[in-house]
Amino acid sequence: MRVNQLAKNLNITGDTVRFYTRIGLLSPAKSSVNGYKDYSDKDQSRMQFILSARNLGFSVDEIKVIFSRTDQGESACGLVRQMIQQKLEETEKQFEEMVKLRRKLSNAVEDWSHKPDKAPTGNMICHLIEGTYAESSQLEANREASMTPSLED
Amino acid sequence: MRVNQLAKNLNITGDTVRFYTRIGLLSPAKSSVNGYKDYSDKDQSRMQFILSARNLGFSVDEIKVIFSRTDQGESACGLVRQMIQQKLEETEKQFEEMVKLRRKLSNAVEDWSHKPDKAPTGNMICHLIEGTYAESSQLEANREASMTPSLED
DNA sequence: ATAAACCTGTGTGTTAGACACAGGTCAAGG
DNA sequence: CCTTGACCTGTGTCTAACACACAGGTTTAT
Repeated sequence: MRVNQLAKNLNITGDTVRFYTRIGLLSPAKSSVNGYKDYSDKDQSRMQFILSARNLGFSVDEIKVIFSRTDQGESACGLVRQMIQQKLEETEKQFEEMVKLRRKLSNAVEDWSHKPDKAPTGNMICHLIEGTYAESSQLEANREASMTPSLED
Repeated sequence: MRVNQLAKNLNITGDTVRFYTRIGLLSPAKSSVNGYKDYSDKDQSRMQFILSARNLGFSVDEIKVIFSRTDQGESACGLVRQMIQQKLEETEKQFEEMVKLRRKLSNAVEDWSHKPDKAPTGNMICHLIEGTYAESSQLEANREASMTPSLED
């Protein structure tokens, strides 16, 4: 079957199939008649596997590692169990980051509701944003204590 | 001051400063003696603003828009208030996605704990992953009802 | 003068595809 | 047989926000 047929079967775009072919995760035969790529049912299974793995947050490189095992007939299940455990931890961290960002944003909205607009000056672009904290920096270290409550975190 | 001095002042890398210079958000003078870029205090303020904005989740393109106003002496505060409101909504959506992913992952870990490892076959790479759901697809639509509880969502 | 240490700008790599595009292929119509 | 148009193909380039590599210039110490 050709690229767009496979794509349609799995409800994805031809570009996606081409991408995974380009990076070597799919290796279709080349039609001798017109040089078009000819995908087998196994290719479709592989593509389906890729989609499932991506859906769980696995990266392409991680999928490559999995294939490097299974393509030699070895089971990848042990490896996959390890990987997903690690992925769960990463996700937990990112989750915390999201929570922080969300709080930062709503704090800013709240805080700004009491402040007026201002025109920019030489070294002040928009006091609303500048009033928020941005990473520990030399500047911060040297800044005198402000009356404005910090939005950090 | 030169690139690395500015970087040190703000506790970032020289590469970061070079990046923002390259895309035109910073426009240092060129030293006539050696051609090195010469950053002013205003450049440092701009860089600090960029850091604060990035810290709130603003993209470089959004920062460009803000600068395009303030560089003409107009206040960007109104614009910024709008933008942050929108950003808060986007963050909310991403947050939901994180929650979903987290649940998917822990469901998988839980589910897999009852399943054995298996060697790959022609169209089965790792049954653990394949047992999870991956986007509504033609395949899914055609799949017979399984005894395995779906991990979707 | 010369060697070492440090600095600079620029080119390239990174994710996971999306988009553009020149050219090939195919069925219908003349 | 030829042509028109629709559809398809592979490949090159773009994305965000930097990080890294590297050849070559500069500064400092000897």
